[in-house]
Amino acid sequence: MANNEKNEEGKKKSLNFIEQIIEEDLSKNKNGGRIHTRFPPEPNGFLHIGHAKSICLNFGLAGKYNGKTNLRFDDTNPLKEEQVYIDSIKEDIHWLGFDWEGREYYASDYFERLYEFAEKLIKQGKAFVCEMTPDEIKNSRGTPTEPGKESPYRDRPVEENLDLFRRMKEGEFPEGRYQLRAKIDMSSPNMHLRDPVLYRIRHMAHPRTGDEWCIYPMYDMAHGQCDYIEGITHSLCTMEFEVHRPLYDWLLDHIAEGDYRPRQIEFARLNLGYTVMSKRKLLQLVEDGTVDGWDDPRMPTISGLRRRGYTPASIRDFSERVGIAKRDNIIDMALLENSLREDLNKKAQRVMGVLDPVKVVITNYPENEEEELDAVNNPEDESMGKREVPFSREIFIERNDFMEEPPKKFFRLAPGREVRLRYAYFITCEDVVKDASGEITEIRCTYDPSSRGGQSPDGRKVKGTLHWVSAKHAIPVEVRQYDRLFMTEDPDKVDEERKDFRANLNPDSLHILENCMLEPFIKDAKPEDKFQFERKGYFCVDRYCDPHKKLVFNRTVTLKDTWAKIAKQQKQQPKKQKNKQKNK
RNA sequence: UGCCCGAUGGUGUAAUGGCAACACGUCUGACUCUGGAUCAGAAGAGUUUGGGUUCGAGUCCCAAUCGGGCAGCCA
Repeated sequence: MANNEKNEEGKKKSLNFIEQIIEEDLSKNKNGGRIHTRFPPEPNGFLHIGHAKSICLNFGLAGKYNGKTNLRFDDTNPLKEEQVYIDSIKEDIHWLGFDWEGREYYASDYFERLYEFAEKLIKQGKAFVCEMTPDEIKNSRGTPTEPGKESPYRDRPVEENLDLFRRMKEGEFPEGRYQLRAKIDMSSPNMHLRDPVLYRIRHMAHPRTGDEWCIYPMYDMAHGQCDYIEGITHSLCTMEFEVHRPLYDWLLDHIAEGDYRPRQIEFARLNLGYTVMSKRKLLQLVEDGTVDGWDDPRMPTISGLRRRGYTPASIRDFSERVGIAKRDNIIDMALLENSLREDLNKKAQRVMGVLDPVKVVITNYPENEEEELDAVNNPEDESMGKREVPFSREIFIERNDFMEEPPKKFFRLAPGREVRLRYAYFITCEDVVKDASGEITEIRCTYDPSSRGGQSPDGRKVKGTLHWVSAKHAIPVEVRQYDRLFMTEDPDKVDEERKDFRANLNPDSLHILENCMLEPFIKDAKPEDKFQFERKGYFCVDRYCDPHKKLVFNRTVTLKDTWAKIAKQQKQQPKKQKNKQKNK
């Protein structure tokens, strides 16, 4: 045992670049050896899988290095921020399995301190009150290749700046009349150093501070300073903030006292194939009704994944597997699904459910008889026990589990062929009944009574095993089958033909099946309960479904389907043969 | 003809100057009362390109190319 543990430790996983920085800082006893991270969402939308990566990173690092993680809402722009988002963000983080241990902070908690910091900058001659219009500022900023021009108000005396800034705070001026700007370098090649705006006037009630303030700090003025106030040591953000880092450091160098400094480190945001990740675009889909809200099961939001049936453990595992680096990436959905299946396979209760039912009559089974058969709840976990499944003369099987003219390698039911009904009997197809349009309405079979439980005493084998539901006992439910939201791997990639990312939407991302039949075991299912429908996939009871009415299931993910792959290949085969013949 | 960041199998991540590794995906095969799971195996990159330093470079240096970011009183 001890050896094994040693070996496990010996296989130490390599560190990602942030862990390397942290361990280096630790070895130098920087900031007294403290590790303190933060997760800083702006409450202007729901969290998505990309945020999940960041949450797992920040909380994970703190866990690993015996540190702490704060939750901090970056609520400096009352124009876009709302309480509903704050509530959803907190719920999502908890659901994911992380806890900020009461350290729930808001940038708005620090408005007073931030104001003092701003005055400090003014007194040092490092900030000035500017009265250019937005257009004037824009025009004087220059371009990435040309330097900007200095504001005519740049050399306003300190006392005047202080007076004006105080009066801005007192609400003496209309929006846009004045703004506080840092005095850095209008010819800097870094646009963010060209006298960036630090404070703007906004006569607008804030969700938390109400009418107390009418000036609000900009992101750069707030973020690093909040990190500093909270004692954050490693401030992790995505790559687009890299160019802000010189400003982050500049502000702190003029504001902070002592040796302690938070350090900003950037990493690449996560991108998933066949979906979009920007909050703006997700909001658009919500607002134009493309999806059924932020938590639509097709959305890459945490609440969407939750409603779809994803587990917190699977998302955490995924976040671990995608790794941390600085390069752009588009991660294959298959990786997410792999984490999911791995988790669900171990945990999910198995159940039999027929999604597209066709009736099978077992002609030699007594008319009014029925019986209970033993079924395993989860072959991966014996402790989950067994259940009884009712069997009778008429059952449903999956329509596509039968073919009148079966192609090669089709192991399921066909005329004259014998298959196993899972946990029940061997049956042999004797006849097929069709309606006027040629659709199969009934399959007539005989069963072998000696094969009860699923094995024949003579030891003969069958190639296929089908799931089934006793017609008389079946519980009808609705099943919503989801597919990828977009048809292209990178929906953001648009051209003249597809000007908007929504042109890449998948028109068949939702397919509703109204008439699915489940075994009676399902009758006590509650919202968010998860099941494996054997041979079909993982399904969960919709979060908002009323279990006293018809149950609604969301298909979380299919099982890996080898037959689907074979069938696809066979579909392509005939073409090849035709071509060959042509060539001859 | 600005500044910053990046470039390693199909995808993602490692290799920290010394045999390019792991995961997902793909393909075989075994096993199987889920065409699932599991197990065994295989294919697949010589690290964007060109120079340089070095006994030795994916790793260090220079240049080019390509991709991304930066010109909100958004974050």
